[in-house]
Amino acid sequence: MTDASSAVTEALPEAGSKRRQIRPKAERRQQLIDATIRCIAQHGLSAVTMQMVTREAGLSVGIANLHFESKDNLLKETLRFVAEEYHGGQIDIMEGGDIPDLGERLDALLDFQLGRGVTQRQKMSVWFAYYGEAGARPVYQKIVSTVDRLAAQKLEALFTDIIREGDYSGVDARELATGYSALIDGLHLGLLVTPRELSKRRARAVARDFLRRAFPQHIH
Amino acid sequence: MTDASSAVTEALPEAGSKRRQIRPKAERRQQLIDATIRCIAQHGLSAVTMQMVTREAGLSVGIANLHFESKDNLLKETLRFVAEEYHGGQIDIMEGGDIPDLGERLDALLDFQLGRGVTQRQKMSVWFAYYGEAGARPVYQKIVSTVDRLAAQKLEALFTDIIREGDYSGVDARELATGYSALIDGLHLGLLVTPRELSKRRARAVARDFLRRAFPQHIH
DNA sequence: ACCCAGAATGAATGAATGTTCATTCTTGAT
DNA sequence: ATCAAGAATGAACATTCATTCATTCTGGGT
Repeated sequence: MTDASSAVTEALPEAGSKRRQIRPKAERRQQLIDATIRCIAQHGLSAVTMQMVTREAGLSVGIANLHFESKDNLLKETLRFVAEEYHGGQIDIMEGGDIPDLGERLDALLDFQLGRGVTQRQKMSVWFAYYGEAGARPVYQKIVSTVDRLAAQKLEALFTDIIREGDYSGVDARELATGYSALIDGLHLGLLVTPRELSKRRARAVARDFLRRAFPQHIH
Repeated sequence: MTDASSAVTEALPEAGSKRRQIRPKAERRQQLIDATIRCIAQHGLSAVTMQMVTREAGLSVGIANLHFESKDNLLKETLRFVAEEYHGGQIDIMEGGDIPDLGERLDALLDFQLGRGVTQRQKMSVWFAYYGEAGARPVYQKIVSTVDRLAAQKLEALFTDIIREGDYSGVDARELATGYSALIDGLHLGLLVTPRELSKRRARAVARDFLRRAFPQHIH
């Protein structure tokens, strides 16, 4: 939803100030999660250390184990945050009380999925760093599965509505939703790994093309 | 192309035998790379240690630094192997002297990309483990980019031929190739992270659907 | 002005890991 | 049978990292 780093008034640490600040638990947690995201994006999940994260956050090492009980837990909570932020944003759009027109709602979804907020290297790096470990870590799999399933259901529902409205025949909402989700994931991957070959502009064109082919009356 | 583990006669280590074996350099390298793949799949890239890999290979710790100069290098070479294996297989099919019929060639490609060989958890885990680190490690990005670009060109060429043969209009080969590649990547991701939600059967149906919508005369 | 609950610190600790290298062993050539 | 080249070993070393906890500090309540 809202950008994580804007949640706190504090802003950048005032250069000279070494004065110890006491802040509520929730705020410190978020501060550490934000720092973790930046560290993962810059150094890779396997190179992240507690010292690195706490220094990035401008705090001492001990504090990480005070608010999260362990490094493992900090990483887990960071994944949960990123996953919920992404899927939450999608779901808000798809439920879409704001946007009555279904075609426009589709457009808004695409804008969100391939727009500035989500396709920052930071966010995508974190996303795929965890995917990479998911094969070996059931905890990660579970976190992602949970939010994923909900988003998939909403997308299928939206597609179902569109199919009914457009009277499209020979189209299966579920299958199409699976394909569209996979396509978006694949495009994110391309943007992350081969940004030279795939521009954001082209990624959007590709996704839009997929939707146009499926729902010609709704996307022009 | 051929499965990596079948390259060597040696087979599984004879249970009791502790006798030291001397083998040519190339063979030991492959043995270590295979072990690395298994370790990454089972424990995740960030948990892999040299001791773990060498034990998995049935060898001593020192040997890894004898044949690869460092852990970093072993991981790099492992990525290169997996990347070339996957893209090499694709390219062989797409160049396709074997299969003159373009529709059948497309089918063969899809079979390869979503067939038993590639969609093993082992291979997919490794694949995405590296993608996850790619954001922070230019070396990985370069390895993947290189093989990726070649495969993308071949795919675009194949699509161009199909478009010409089928006289399809309003279709851009390049854009379609980007979309198809992204779709396949996304499906692999789904198979890895949410195998409960996405079966191999359904993944194939989704990919086939994409192709059918684009080239109705070639895929039925 | 004083106090104290608990937030924050960071030096210390112990466990784990990558790398080295002196030594042992194997093999093919002589 | 002998030997040298070099493949293989694994104990030892230095480093790095997560975690702990005795201590310090802060700010709201009285």
